[in-house]
Amino acid sequence: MTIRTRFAPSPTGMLHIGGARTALFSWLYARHHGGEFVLRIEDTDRQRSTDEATQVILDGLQWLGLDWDGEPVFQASRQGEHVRAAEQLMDAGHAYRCYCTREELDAMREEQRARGEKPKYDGRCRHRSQQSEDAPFVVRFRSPDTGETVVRDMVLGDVEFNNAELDDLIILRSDGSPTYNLAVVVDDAAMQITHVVRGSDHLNNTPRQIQLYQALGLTPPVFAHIPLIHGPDGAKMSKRHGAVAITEYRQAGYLPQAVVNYLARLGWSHGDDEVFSVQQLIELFDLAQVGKTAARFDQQKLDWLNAHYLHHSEPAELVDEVARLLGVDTSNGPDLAAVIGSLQERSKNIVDLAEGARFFYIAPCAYVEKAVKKNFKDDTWPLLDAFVAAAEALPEWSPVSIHALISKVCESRGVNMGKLAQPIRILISGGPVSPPIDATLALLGRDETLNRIRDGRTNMAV
RNA sequence: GCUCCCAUCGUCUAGUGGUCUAGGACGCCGCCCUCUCACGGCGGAAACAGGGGUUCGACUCCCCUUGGGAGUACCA
Repeated sequence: MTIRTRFAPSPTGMLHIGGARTALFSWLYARHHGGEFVLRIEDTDRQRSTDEATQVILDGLQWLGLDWDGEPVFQASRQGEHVRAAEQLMDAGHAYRCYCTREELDAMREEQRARGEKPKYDGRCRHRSQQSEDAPFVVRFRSPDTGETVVRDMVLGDVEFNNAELDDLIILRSDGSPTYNLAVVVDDAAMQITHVVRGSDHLNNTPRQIQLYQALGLTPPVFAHIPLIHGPDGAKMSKRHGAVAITEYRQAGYLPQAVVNYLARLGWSHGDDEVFSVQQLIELFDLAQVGKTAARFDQQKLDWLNAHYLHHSEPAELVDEVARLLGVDTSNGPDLAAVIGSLQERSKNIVDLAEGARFFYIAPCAYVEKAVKKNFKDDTWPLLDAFVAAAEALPEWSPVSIHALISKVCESRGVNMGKLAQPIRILISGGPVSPPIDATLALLGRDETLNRIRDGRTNMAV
């Protein structure tokens, strides 16, 4: 049997890191087994679903490289199937109309809570006599009162639920639209999903869904409830707790393979290994190796992995993204790939890289005050003048010759390289940080270098 | 409150009864390298939540406590 997994986000909020990991695990499992991975947008809540959220989901998955098979299925378009299933359930006596009003239900729950009971529907409409035809109603699933339902979970093992704990859930709203539990079951069955990989926040729904499968005469898929990702404070990922749309990571300069690698290691491991290519992930990933404990989101480790991938990238691969985030015209300056090559090992993300590259294309108009104070002494300008004079006469402008030149000037004056390198660095970049001075000057070019040093004298005098 | 899940360094984790004086990684501290910032190299501090069992022997199995999390909607 072909393995088929799905990712079924609801477009009511942004796709964040937790949802992305669920998608990743689901995708990896399918790809590992040579199966299929499909996408279903759960938009049955028409009020709260938005096109923007759908777009973020699609963009996010694409950016991460999680490709899906076939076209995405929009759940709302399958309402006919859902209603048919509900009717089938009613015909078989597994579902019934409930005419309770919201006020009635609220009052009931309030009483139960006051008595210290678990709030749940008491089934009062199971045998309620005929109502007038035009009274609004919902359809409820008739849940068994006795026995137990066991969820066989690939991550958690067997989890038993007492059926008495489960109340009669609504499967069709009063407007005739299906609710989540009915729609997932009908659609997962119709789409022939073999393995349902989802967050463990869905574990409590699972016994009800299993009952629905049984009542509809369907075979339940295999379930795998993966632990949730918590924010840095240990609470559930939410908008208030560091949950940002996955697409924001791109804007913040993260590489998709770093995010994928980080996410994979949150809950899954393979011995002591830390760095995995997507290919290796597909080869090695197994739901059986997924742990049961919730993980906290650790930005620093993501940063480390991102830096790792950044340092091991070919500059050419980075050019487009750096140019996009840099947002300045680079056509009249040094080759961007070469600039990236000089910068990548000292950057931890693309934003860093782009900022570090900026001065190669735009001359500084101000200098970091603290750095000036620290590096400009009485003997600094004479030293710079000596450097400029020698630089003008230098036959070849290359890292090696520049290095030799700086070193020679410093030696003749009996000072170490920092005495000259730092002032030059400040004058050409505006601050005390840049790639090695020889490489930087070579990239910038002789004319631009000397112009910036000369301009520096006037700028600083002001 | 009730139901369900979880519990190894600060964080992510290895560990599936003896090989554990518990391993790796991030972060942190120190040293080296050095023209700045980084990279890199070397070294260091740092954990089995507590209590009962089971066993010749528990980080590993069972129970309780404690702690954390999720659910408890005409959301998904």
